[in-house]
Amino acid sequence: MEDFAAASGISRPTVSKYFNDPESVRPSTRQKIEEALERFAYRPNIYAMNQNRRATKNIGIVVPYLADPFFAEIVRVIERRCIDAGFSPSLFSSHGEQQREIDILDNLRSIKPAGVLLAPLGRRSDKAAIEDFCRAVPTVLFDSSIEGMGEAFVGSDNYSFVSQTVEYLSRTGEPPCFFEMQHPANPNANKRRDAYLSMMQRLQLEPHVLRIAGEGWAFEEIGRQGGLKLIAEDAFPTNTVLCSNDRLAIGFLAACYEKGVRVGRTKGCDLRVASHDGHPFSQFTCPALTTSAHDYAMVSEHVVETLFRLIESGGRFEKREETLFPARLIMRDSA
Amino acid sequence: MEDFAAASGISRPTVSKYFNDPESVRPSTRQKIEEALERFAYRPNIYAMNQNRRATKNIGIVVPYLADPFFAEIVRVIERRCIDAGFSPSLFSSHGEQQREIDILDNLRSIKPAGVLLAPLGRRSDKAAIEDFCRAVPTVLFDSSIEGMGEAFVGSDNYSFVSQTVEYLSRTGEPPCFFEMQHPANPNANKRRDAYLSMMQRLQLEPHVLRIAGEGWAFEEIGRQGGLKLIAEDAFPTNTVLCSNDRLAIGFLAACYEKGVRVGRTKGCDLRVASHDGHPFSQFTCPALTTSAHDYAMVSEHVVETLFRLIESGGRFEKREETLFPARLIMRDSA
DNA sequence: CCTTAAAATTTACGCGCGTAAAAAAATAAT
DNA sequence: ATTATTTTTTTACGCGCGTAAATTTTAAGG
Repeated sequence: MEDFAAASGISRPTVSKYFNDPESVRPSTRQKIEEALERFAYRPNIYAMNQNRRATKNIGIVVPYLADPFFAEIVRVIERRCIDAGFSPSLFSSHGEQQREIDILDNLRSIKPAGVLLAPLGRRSDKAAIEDFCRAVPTVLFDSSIEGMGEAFVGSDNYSFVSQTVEYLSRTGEPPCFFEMQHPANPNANKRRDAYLSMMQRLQLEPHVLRIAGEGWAFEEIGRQGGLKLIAEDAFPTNTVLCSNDRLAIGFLAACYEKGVRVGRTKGCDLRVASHDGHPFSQFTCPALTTSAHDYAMVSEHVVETLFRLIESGGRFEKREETLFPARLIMRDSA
Repeated sequence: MEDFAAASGISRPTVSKYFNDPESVRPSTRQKIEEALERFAYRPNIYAMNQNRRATKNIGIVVPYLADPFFAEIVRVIERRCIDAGFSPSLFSSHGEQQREIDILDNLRSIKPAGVLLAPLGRRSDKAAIEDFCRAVPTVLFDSSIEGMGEAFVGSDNYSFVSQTVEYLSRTGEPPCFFEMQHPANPNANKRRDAYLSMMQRLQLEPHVLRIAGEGWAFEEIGRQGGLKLIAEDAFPTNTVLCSNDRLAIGFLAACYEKGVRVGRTKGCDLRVASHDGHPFSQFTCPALTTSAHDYAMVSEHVVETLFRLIESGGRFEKREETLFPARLIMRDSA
């Protein structure tokens, strides 16, 4: 910057000021800098910039598993909004591992982020580490909430997801049984099962939960294996299966197809299958998946809006905010 | 670090040395530091660390589109290997936009990465900007190559992909027609079409290329729309369709299912469909997709191996390396 | 016990920038 | 032209750490 300032005939502090806000210098000065900029292609070092700043423009985004299209999609939208607002988002995936999540949060501290958007692992998170982090850095949680942590939580209302699918399915055919993993990685899974149970009770229907083995993040394969097993055992109490999430459902549908189980809501079909999430691929399954979808746009919009508001408020809210968005039922051919 | 060093009764430079390599200090010293570490939970600032280092441990990973499960998966593996090797990977997605790619490369310079793994946008990349970057930072390209740029390229051999599928399909049934987007974002698409044409010529078969409209990264939807159109027009010269990539195929299969076109290689089927990439979801389509798959493990292994070797060689190879891995044909039910 | 080599410490400087305070220069208002 | 105001420059320091050189301490070997 020293050299560049000399080359443009302006003092370094003024150049520094220019990079913080080009409008804060006199037009003639600005012009001189921008001319030099074209000749020398100098760029300030963003990490050195942030080293000594009161408020950086860094935003950390942390998700549990980036190879999941659900997170990939929501991150894509969030990242774009941050960039448009003049922030520099940094993206991290915990890869489903506790230690990795801890390391990421540790590293995030050193880039002094203005704020962090964190989708925690959930059950596997080190609660103490996250609590510690949230105290030090303005943080908005999303996707899955951890009781009392972060200044705000933005997510989808699991009850809304399940109530819509259960209501719809039981109104238009046999009541659904609930298909889920035995050890779900994500707390949302538990909320969905509970919602299913309470919803069935309200409708005075008998609940059936089909729990399949499997751990980790290979949900499709777990759903497929579970589906094959259930089909082999003919273990369906009703002809309607409600999957905890779309990735399980994708695997389950594959199993049905393999075994010749016809899925759909038309005559001649053996099974209706529905699910939750509005996964980007759910419209390309065979048949297209009836699902209760996240409002991606609203959630991501509100996540960043909340974070920006948090940053402007100096990093603290008086009271922890919790915003849940209702799901939207997308009726397709599978149920 | 000053305070922490004082608290642990060790000098700051020695503490600094410890963090660079815990084994480089005397065991008794190491123990003292680690005891203090537990009491104070101090972490060095990684960006300040890298500020003044000869060689940082940063690695930049840049992909064109992270919401594509193909990239998400390969990045997942690459990231893990980098971490295991003691590096700090930073992940960036160009979102399919030229300006974003340029900005990312600009920012990457300031973290002084030891090396960068870059999957360029391809056709949309600003060649000059990338060339400039590669001259300044040790870079290994992957996925799609740009003539002469970077110290090395690691990818899959598109000819190998297509020759295997074409050979297999024409040996076991009617010769394939080739299904692709009119304006592919990725240069691999062009290579695949060329490979198809040359392969058909070699086999003395008449080639047919079905080109569908569409631009951008929503390949599934493009494939679906294209499929619906082709089905409506009954525009298939043969009963065998070879898609340029799996995401197109996923959309195409959805269209077939919607329209009651039976896909598979058994009697009673209308169409055989095969494709290329070995997309993580290709085994969950209905029917499961026959595809010529990237050797993900080999490619990602070799990408990082090449980069590590490049870093050890001081950032330059005598001669640009180019490694192409052959594809592996995965025969499933769709063809 | 002394010698030697290894490890640790002290001292000092630099990375690339932000920022505050005071002085100087340029512009605007009278 | 003079004064008031804004902008820029100068000067100086700090961020959190790496690193080199010289010095001192420690452990190992005879």
